[in-house]
Amino acid sequence: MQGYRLTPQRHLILDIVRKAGAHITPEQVYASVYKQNPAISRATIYRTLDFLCEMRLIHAMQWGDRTYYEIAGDAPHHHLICRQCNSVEQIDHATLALLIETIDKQHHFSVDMDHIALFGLCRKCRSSSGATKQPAALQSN
Amino acid sequence: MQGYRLTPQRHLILDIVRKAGAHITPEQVYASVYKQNPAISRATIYRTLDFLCEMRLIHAMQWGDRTYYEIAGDAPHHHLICRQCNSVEQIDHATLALLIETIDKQHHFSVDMDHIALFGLCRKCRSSSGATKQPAALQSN
DNA sequence: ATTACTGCAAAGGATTTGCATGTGA
DNA sequence: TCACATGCAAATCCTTTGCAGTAAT
Repeated sequence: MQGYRLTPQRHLILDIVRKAGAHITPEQVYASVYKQNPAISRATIYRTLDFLCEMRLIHAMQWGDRTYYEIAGDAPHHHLICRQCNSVEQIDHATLALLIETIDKQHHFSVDMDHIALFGLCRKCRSSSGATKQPAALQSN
Repeated sequence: MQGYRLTPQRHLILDIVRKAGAHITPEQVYASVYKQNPAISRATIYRTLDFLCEMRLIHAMQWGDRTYYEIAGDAPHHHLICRQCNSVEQIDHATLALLIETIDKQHHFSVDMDHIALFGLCRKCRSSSGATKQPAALQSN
């Protein structure tokens, strides 16, 4: 083993994940890649996404049964995702830090808080909600 | 439409999920079902699991990219799952309620707290950890 | 020159679906 | 009875892999 290589494919894929405002799926990455270079295969997308995760250049997270990626390196933050309108709100680390501490004290358990997504109802949907009881999920990587 | 039917398959599957101490996957359910009645198909497992979720008799949750089920109706509780030794600890609703309230006040966002799993390191693994940087996840339904 | 990386196509595993048959209410 | 459920097999969907060819360093 000599080291990792910076190929155009990796360059392009990293760029796409970076530019994606929100979280992006492998398939969405592929669609973007395809426009610029149809020769790049899905296998490369998946392998590169894995690779970039290992390199810690991007983060992976599971929502429901899909994997989403986003560029790494931002200040630690988490998400509040509305299960009704799918809006995404950011929430700073400090707020959740309280929870971490509490659990640490009570259970001597240190929660991984790299990146968490909390599902629920946002302000708007809360008032106009028909109370559709649906999944709340939280994932991270 | 006349109403739903209580078939032996549904009976059996519900029973298996109930008796499973921890969370159980469709495949595990199938294995259990198979022992008692090899004629029951996987399709039925999946369809019944979905059905039981809609009936709110069981809960579904995603861990990583797998779906787990558990019997519903217990007092609301959540889980602390060690990513090292896979031990599962229960955590009561009250602890997380604090977080809900905080987020409610700060963001006017009501988090779904039906059932949440927090990943991290348990007491034991914390001390003896080689700090394997790995996924933290939280899921619910 | 190495040997990591890629593309292709095929394999994989989990879950879903169409359709004819079976069965609970 | 007869609409809902089931079994079977094929189909999908997302993701991974083997292998031979390609290219970064």
